[in-house]
Amino acid sequence: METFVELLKTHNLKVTQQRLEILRYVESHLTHPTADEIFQSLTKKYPSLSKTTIYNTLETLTNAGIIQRLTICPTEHRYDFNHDMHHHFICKQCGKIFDIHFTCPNVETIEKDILKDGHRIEEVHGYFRGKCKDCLNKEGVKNG
Amino acid sequence: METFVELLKTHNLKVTQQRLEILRYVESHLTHPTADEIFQSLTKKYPSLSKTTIYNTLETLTNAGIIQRLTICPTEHRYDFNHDMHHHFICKQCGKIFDIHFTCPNVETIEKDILKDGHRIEEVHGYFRGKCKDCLNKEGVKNG
DNA sequence: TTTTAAGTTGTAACCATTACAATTTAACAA
DNA sequence: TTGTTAAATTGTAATGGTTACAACTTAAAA
Ligand SMILES: [Mn+2]
Ligand SMILES: [Mn+2]
Ligand SMILES: [Zn+2]
Ligand SMILES: [Zn+2]
Repeated sequence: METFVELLKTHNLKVTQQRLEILRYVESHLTHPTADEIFQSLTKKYPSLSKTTIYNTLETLTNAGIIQRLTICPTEHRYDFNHDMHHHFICKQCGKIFDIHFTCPNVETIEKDILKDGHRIEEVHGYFRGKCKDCLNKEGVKNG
Repeated sequence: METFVELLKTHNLKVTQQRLEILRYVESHLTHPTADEIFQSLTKKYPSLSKTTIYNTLETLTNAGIIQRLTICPTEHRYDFNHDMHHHFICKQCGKIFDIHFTCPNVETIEKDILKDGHRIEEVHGYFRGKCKDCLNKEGVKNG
């Protein structure tokens, strides 16, 4: 049985074509896509697919912990099939998001600090903003 | 001369009553307020103040590096007079944001990693999501 | 005091997201 | 296989934070 079918069943979610397609898309596109990007791509193959379904499904998958919602862009949500703790780099110019393959060894220390305050941590997010390699290179060409 | 007057002049920004009021508000409210919260408060004393001015001013102050924009809430921007690098804890239930007084000693290590990739870092953001002390207590009362 | 570039204001538009009601369907049981 | 039903999907309308824009006002330099 397809992995995603099992994955949905494991989480007591009904298996639908729409959910499978969205899962496949998010898993195979490591660009942290937006709901609209997913929609624009899938609507070609599945013209009846509704954007509301994209939103509903992303919400459902996020709540199930299957995917991760990134709230780090100013105007839109982005989604990540990789829900392990990892950091991101966002380019202020082109908006692209890169994974930072670095596991912060201080998370535990910070978490202890926060727990001392009495709060309960459920998610850890870290990101950096700046100008990406590609944009810096393009600029370099422009400016000599 | 008032500190904020000097601050604006230092950044070659015209000194206006609106900017001073917004600066005073953000400096004295450590709650990471939204544009609307600032507007709702100031409009009482200054009924002619426009919400557009709030947005314009927050943008200007952010670009000048005087305040910090937090892009960590799903539906709105929040602003922080403290633009030093520090982490935040956001309660999923009540939405309150707490400062985490912890300077991550690994930022430099990560930055070196990112620089190796060719990107240029300009901002560092870290935050945690979960349930805050107050909400946990309220829940505790409810559930016995 | 005069000048003007910059800031402020109110209104309209934008756009990602959500609400809602009608329709369809996955999953279960007979 | 068929019938049942709760859940999912769909299209449309509404929401709400934010931005665009043009007229008006003003801080600050000459
Ligand atoms: Mn990622
Ligand atoms: Mn803060
Ligand atoms: Zn870039
Ligand atoms: Zn709370």
